[in-house]
Amino acid sequence: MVTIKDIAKAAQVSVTTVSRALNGYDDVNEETRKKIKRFADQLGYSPNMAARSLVSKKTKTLGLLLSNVTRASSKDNIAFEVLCGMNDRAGELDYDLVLFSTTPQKQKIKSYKNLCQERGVDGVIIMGIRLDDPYLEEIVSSDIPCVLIDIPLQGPNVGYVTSDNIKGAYTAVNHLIENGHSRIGMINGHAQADVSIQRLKGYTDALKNSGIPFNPTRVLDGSFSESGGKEAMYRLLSLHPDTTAVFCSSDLMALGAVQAVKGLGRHVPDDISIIGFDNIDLTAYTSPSLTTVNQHKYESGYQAAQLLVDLLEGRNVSHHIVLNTELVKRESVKRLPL
Amino acid sequence: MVTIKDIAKAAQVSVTTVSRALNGYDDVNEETRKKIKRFADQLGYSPNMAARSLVSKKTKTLGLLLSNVTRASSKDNIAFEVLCGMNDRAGELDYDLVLFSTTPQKQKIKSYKNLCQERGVDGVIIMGIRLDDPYLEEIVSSDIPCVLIDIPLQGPNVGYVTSDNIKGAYTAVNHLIENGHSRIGMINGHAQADVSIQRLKGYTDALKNSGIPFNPTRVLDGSFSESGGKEAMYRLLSLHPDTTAVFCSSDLMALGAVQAVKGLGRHVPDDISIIGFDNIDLTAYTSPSLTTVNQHKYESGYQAAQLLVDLLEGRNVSHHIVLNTELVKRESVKRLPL
DNA sequence: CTGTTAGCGCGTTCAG
DNA sequence: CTGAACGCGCTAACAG
Repeated sequence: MVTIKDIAKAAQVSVTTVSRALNGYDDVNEETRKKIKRFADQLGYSPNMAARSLVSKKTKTLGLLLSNVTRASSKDNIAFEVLCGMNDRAGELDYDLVLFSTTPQKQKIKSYKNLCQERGVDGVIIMGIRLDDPYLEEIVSSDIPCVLIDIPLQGPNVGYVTSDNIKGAYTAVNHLIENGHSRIGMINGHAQADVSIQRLKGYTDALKNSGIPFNPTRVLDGSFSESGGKEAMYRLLSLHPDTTAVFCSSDLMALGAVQAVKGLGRHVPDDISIIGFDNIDLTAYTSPSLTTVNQHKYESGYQAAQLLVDLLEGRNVSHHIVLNTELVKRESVKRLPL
Repeated sequence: MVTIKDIAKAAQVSVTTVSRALNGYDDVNEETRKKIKRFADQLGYSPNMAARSLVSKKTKTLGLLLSNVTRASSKDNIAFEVLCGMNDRAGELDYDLVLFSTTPQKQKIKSYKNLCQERGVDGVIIMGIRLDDPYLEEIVSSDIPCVLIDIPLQGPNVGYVTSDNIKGAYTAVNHLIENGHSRIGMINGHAQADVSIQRLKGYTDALKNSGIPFNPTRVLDGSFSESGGKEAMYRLLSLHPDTTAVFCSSDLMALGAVQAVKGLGRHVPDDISIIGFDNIDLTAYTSPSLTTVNQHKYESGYQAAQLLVDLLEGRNVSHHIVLNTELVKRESVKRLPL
């Protein structure tokens, strides 16, 4: 390994001069800088981040804490798209991303703060965490800059990126209403997800706006999974056989719901209209293809990385970013005949 | 930040003792160790990796270099599944993963070796890189331990993980032959992918084994993309209108091929049988659902992480791992009537 | 414009 | 069993 010391020796200057020359300080003769740079190249020098961060207290790395990077989450590759966005922006801003692999077991041993400190990340992006996760309170109270995805927390060092879930859900449900539906069920995720809370509000708002009474028993949780959605749909239809349309809080659950309908020998959208949320790639390929609400997954990762770096570098920006959603009309919704 | 110095002060011992106590050396009194550990916990101590790796030359981090973590690669979320496997295994082995975001532009500036040295990763996993990538030769000549995915290179510090592509392709093509097909086309990826070379061999082997002459003009490249597959299919069918079945080197290309068939007003599998490779999630949901060759994506990531750590820790293991593949029969292949 | 000195937090000799 | 001293590679005062 070649160090600045080696360069100093070769260039016949002190290590300090080398350091300053390479870091673009202006109090160094252009001649010597040239010389030093030449030697650095020649020797194949690359700075040692460990040493640098030991003194500068900065590592130029962002931690990524996602609780659901597991085998299970592959179909819904939302996390991946978000990751791509983050990775791209982080790269552009000259930061690297380190993945924290945390399991619930490990969480018990190691505190969030310890995790970050050990790895010496400058800040953290957190995704896929539940509202009741024990880490959450540590995060806000800690002084480590942090950006949350889909969890609305703010603080001097905390920001978040999310989609406009209320409006998205509202638009979706309203689309059903406009198509003549009024007995509309909802399959939500679970109580410990902010998006579930938001999307439920969009659902009730849309009903209210059209004068349709809100019946809580028409709303079931499907825990964001395909099988959960399927099961919820069975329950929903046995509880409310008059249901003509269902809004699902995720595409995966919507897919499960479609399966349930098929399992009952009925048909989407002829018998039941279904609308999802997320616009995952799958939805365009299923039959019927799924009407859904598009979320800008890549963009949210991109913005999260940007926001975190803004926080890190002390820029005065808004600590919360809300991304638009759009209704994507496909085949799973049908106008109800009068 | 609390350091061993603080603990030393609190526990009334020297930093050396603290260091040894915390690192499990046996030449320290159990009493004092207890005391030191208590103080460490109490003060919320966490070791500083930068300082530690500065002296130990180890970072307990694995670099991950993937050239296609971009917006485009989301449908085929193979990379993501592999990533999950790596992340899981790395976590179990107490290593962290850092993502190198490399763009072709950056590659020109920074050499592979520099990239790794700067980040001070102990080793690297490389995926999605082309055979003609300039980094490749640097990698083998470098002394940084490295595991490649789907590129068969070996060396004292280099290993690889791949699937049994020849057998996979052979099985697929043989399946077509067993279903009465003999005029079988192939849509391959591109010349700079080892899997393309392997899968082509599986294709020709299968033909040869059944006494079917190999016609190179029946093999076209689709560059592993959906649109590329579509285009290749159009060309293939205009070049060889007698084609009754096509083996595709990736599911994405197969999906594109299906679209091309539909675009010609024809039908899969009635008019043309199609078989893919990878078994991506999409394939189960399309209509017709796609017959394909399953690859163990998660497993390959898992094994790659394991192999790299084995390399790192000097274990004497085989430097190449070949994973099985299996034919997954679905709806896109039909027996040819006599 | 440049060099000397000090110290970041930790592991590791070598003496007690 | 424990401590003092050194150095990893680098940046940051402080002097010249």
